[in-house]
Amino acid sequence: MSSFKGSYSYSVDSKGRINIPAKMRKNLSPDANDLFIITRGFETCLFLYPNDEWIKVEHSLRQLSPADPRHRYVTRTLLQYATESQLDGQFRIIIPKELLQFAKIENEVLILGMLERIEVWNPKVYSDYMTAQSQNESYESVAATVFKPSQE
Amino acid sequence: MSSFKGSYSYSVDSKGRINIPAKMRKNLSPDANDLFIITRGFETCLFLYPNDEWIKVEHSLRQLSPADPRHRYVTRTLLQYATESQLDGQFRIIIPKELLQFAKIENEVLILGMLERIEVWNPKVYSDYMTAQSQNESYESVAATVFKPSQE
DNA sequence: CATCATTGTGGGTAAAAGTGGGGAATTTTG
DNA sequence: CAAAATTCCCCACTTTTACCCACAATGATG
Repeated sequence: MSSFKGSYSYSVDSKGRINIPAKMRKNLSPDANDLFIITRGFETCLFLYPNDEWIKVEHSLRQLSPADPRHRYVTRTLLQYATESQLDGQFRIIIPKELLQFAKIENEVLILGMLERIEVWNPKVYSDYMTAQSQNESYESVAATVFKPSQE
Repeated sequence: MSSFKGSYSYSVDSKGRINIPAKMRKNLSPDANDLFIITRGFETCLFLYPNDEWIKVEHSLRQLSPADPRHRYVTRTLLQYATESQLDGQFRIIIPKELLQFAKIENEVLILGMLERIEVWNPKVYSDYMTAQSQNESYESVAATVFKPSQE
C-alpha cells in the first residue's frame, strides 16, 4: 500500500514529461510495475495512481452492471479521462495534452502526495484553491469536524 | 481479463476500417487471437469485444431461458447484429456498413475503453449524450461515488 | 573538501503507430 | 463462364512515441 506525502515543484518539458520525485519513487510498490494511471481529479487537478492502487478503483467500477443506463454513464465518465503511462528510463511519465489542458498546466507543476495517489496541479490554481478554502472556513475548524471519533 | 480505458479520436477510412489504439492492443489477451466481435451497443454506439471477453457474454446469454419471450427478444437482438472481425496486419478491424449506419458513424470515431469492452461512437453523438447526462449528474458527483475510502 | 553517485532536465534518433491505397485472390452476379 | 464487385494481403508514407545519451545541480561519502 502506497503512502505518498509532501509537495514538490517540478517542471514540465516540451514533450509533456513530468519527473516523479525520488522520495515518491521509493514509496512505489513493485506491484505497480512502474505503470501509472493518470486521470481527471476533483477540482482542477490530475490524479496519478500507481497501477496497484488503480486496480482498487477499477474493482469498484467492475461492480457496476453494463445493463444499467446510469452505471454505463458512471463508467464512461470515469474511464474517458484515464490513460496509462509507463515510467521512462529517467523516471518520468508522459501526460497527454488533453489532461494538461484540463488542469491548466503549462511549464510548472505542483506535485502532491495524497497517500494512495499523487496529485498534479498548476501551482497558481492550487494556491487560489487553498486561499478560497481557508476564507470559507479555517483549517482548524474544518479539521475539528472531519476527525470525528469512530462510531463504535 | 481486459481493462480497456481512455478515449481516442481515430479516423474511419473509405473501406470502413478502424485502427485499434496501441494502448488498447497492449491490453488484449493472447486468448483473443486478434478476433473481435462487434455488435450493437446501448445509446447509439457499437460494442467491440475481444473474443475471450465475448465468450463471457455468451455465457450469460446461455443463462437466459429459451422459454421466456422477453429473454428470447434480448438474445435475438444481441446476436442478430453480432459480427466477427479479425485484425489485419496494421491492427485494424473492418466494421460492416450496417453497424456503421446504426451508430451514425462517418469519417471520425471516438473509441472508448470500458474495461471488458471497447465502445465506438460518432463523436458528436457522444458529446450530445455526455452533455445531456451531465445535466443530471456532474463529473464530480459521479466521481464521488467511485473514489471512496478503502474499506479497512 | 574532493570525489562520486543520484537527481532533475533537455534533446536526438530509431522504432512504432496511424493512415492511405494498390492489386491479387475470392466471391457474387448477370 | 465471364464480368463485376468485394475481401484480403501487402506496401508506402507521415507523424508520434519510446528509448537512448548527455549534462548540470544537488546530495552523500570517506
